[in-house]
Amino acid sequence: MMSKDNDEEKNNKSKNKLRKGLWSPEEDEKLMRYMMNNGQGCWGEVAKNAGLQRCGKSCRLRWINYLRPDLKRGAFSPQEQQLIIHLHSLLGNRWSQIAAQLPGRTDNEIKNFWNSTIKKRCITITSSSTSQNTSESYSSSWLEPHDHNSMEGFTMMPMFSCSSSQSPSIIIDEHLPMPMENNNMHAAMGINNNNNNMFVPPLLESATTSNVYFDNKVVNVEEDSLISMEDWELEDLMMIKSVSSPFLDFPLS
DNA sequence: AACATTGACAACCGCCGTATT
DNA sequence: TAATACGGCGGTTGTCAATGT
Repeated sequence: MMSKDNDEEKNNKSKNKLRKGLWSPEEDEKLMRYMMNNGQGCWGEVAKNAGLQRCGKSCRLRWINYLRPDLKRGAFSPQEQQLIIHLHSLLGNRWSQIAAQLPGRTDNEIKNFWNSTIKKRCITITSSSTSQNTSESYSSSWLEPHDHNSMEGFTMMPMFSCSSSQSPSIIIDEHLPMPMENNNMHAAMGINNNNNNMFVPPLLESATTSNVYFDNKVVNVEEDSLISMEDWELEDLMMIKSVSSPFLDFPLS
């Protein structure tokens, strides 16, 4: 049997308990008003001072992903989609860095878009590619427009070769190393400066190999020809973009 | 009409790096 | 130097509407 005091205590506890789940319009209003009046500060204080029963982290996420006034709304434009695909091929799952190149877009938004749309599209394309040509296997890491055989204006560009051509699905490890010739990034990214065309960097016949995930299988690639993405500066990558992505007909911010 | 499935989006969780004490 | 708090990030899960059966 619970006493009245105990009931009250329980009530208070639940009142003090931080809310979770979807934000109500009232909460949005509170956070928005507070941020407009006070600007960004310690998120723990924001939550408290705005009168929200939310943790600071939750407030931060809500502001960054939804309430921020400079957010762009609506579907990704074809240009944005191409840029996302391109940047992902360079940066992997570094969504915040990708988002930094797309004004008004959030890392969460891009991540969701990638996981729900592009990834599936890539797998579909890869699947149809492999079923048509069993001598080649494609990675999901590159799409290029202007191909008449492509799906929705995209077609796969091979980045890695693989001995297995049985299964269509590909898993890209975030630490997936890119084929490299020492630090020659242009060569590694398949950039041919003579004609701006992409080409497939060949895997060397080397004894030293490293493991790469492909269709849930481990595939060996040559370590000598690899460099960690961590060694790359974004500026370098964006410099590559200007060479390797002639299809981007808009400037990066 | 009812239920199941799918897709898109929102939000949480856990980990990590950094600053502060 | 260790402990703590905080912000940021990527992975994952939850929610809900649209669509299919």
